[in-house]
Amino acid sequence: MTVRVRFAPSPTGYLHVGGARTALFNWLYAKKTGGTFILRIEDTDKERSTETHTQVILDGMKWLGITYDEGPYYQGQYGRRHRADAEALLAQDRAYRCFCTREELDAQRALASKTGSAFRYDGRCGRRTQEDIAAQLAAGKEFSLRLRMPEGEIAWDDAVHGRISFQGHDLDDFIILRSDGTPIYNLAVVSDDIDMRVTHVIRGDDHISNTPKQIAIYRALGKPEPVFAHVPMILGTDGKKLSKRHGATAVGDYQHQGILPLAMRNFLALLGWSPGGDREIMAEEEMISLFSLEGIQKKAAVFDTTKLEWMNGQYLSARPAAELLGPVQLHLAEMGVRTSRDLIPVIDAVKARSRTLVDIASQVAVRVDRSKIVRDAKGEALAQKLGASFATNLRTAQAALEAVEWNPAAIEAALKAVAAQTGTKLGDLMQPIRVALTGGTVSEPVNELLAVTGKEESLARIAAAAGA
RNA sequence: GCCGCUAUCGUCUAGAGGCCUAGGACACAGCCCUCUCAAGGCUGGAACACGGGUUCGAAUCCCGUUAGCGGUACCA
Repeated sequence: MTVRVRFAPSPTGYLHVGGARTALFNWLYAKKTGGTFILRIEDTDKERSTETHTQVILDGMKWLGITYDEGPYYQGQYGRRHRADAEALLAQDRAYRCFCTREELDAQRALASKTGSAFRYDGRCGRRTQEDIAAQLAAGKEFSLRLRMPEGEIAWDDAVHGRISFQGHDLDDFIILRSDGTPIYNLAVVSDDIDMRVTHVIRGDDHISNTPKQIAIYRALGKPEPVFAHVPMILGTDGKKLSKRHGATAVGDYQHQGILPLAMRNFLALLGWSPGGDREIMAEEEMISLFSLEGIQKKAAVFDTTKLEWMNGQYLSARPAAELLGPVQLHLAEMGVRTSRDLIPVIDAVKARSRTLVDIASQVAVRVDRSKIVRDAKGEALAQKLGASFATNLRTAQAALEAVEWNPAAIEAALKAVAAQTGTKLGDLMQPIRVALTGGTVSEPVNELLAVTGKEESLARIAAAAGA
């Protein structure tokens, strides 16, 4: 049997990191098993679903490199099949017409909460006689369809949790088809998963309590159930479900913050899954070959942005500058930096000490655009501390640099020589140059900084700082 | 309330009865390297929620308690 999995987001919001990870696990499993990964947009909630959100989800998946083999299917287009399935259930008396109005239901619910007991629909409409039903119909009363929930145990062997068991009598006869003929989520999902021949349902933990209901539908329909794998939730740093107030939760936010898709994907894979042992930074092929449902954690995981940024820094250092050029240019454009210079060497000089593309862009900006130099607190403090020697040392350096061949090795030799000759501490010579060129006290080695900035520009910046 | 799920350093996790005086990573502290900052190397502090069993032996199995989370809609 070939594996068929699906990711089924509803386009009622952005692509959340939790959703992205669910998609990733499905994708990984499909790749691992040579199966098919289906994308299905669950847009049955017409009120809240938008095309914009659909597009954002598609873009997010594309950015992360999570490709699908089938779809996107739009659930809203299968209303006829959903209804047919519900009516088949009605015909076999596995479902029945419920004539209760919302008001009646609300009243029952209110009563239940007053007495402190759990509300479960009491199944009163399931006990109506044929005559009664005919009379209701003749009176033109609206009805929804409810599934007859069987008594007894409903259990399954969850691929991540092991055996999970519910009792039929704890569940009620839930609605599968609204009075307007549209399906309720649990019916639509089962109907679609059967139709699309889905073999493994890999989804969030929050669906565990839907699963027995869905299994009841599979059984009523006489269809075999797929394998279920419920992956744990992703939490914020306070241990609560990840939400807006924790800051960035949409994958688009991280793209904007300068996170690399490969780093994001690697990080997400490790949230709730472990290949065992000490593997952390993994190439795609490795991730796929190591992936297994059994390796998925049962416990919810906290989303730790700091570690994401560390990992991003690792990826930034490892990727060739040419690959970073495009995204860096995007960020530069946002910062209003335009330059005709070849940025590859600049990016190379700077990427090792960056954690995000935004970091790289701002460092590049200072190196190519003099107007971006703003002396920061530490740069200012250094100038204060050195007093007159700040300018003196700069002039010394400038003089030594005038005649030097402009490459890192020659520059370094010249600077070290002049420091030795004049008895200046190397740091007292180098740091003012750094401040002159970047405004701050942090950068790549000064010789490389000078090389990458260019002779003419470097000397101009030094002169300006020495004169100031 | 009821139903379900979960429980190893602050965080992500390794661990599938003896290999564990519990390993790695992020973060933190210190040292080394060094023109600064990263990176890298070394070192350090830091966890098996609690209580009962089972067993010669339990982080690992069972039961209970506690806590957290999820669900409890004619939402998905």
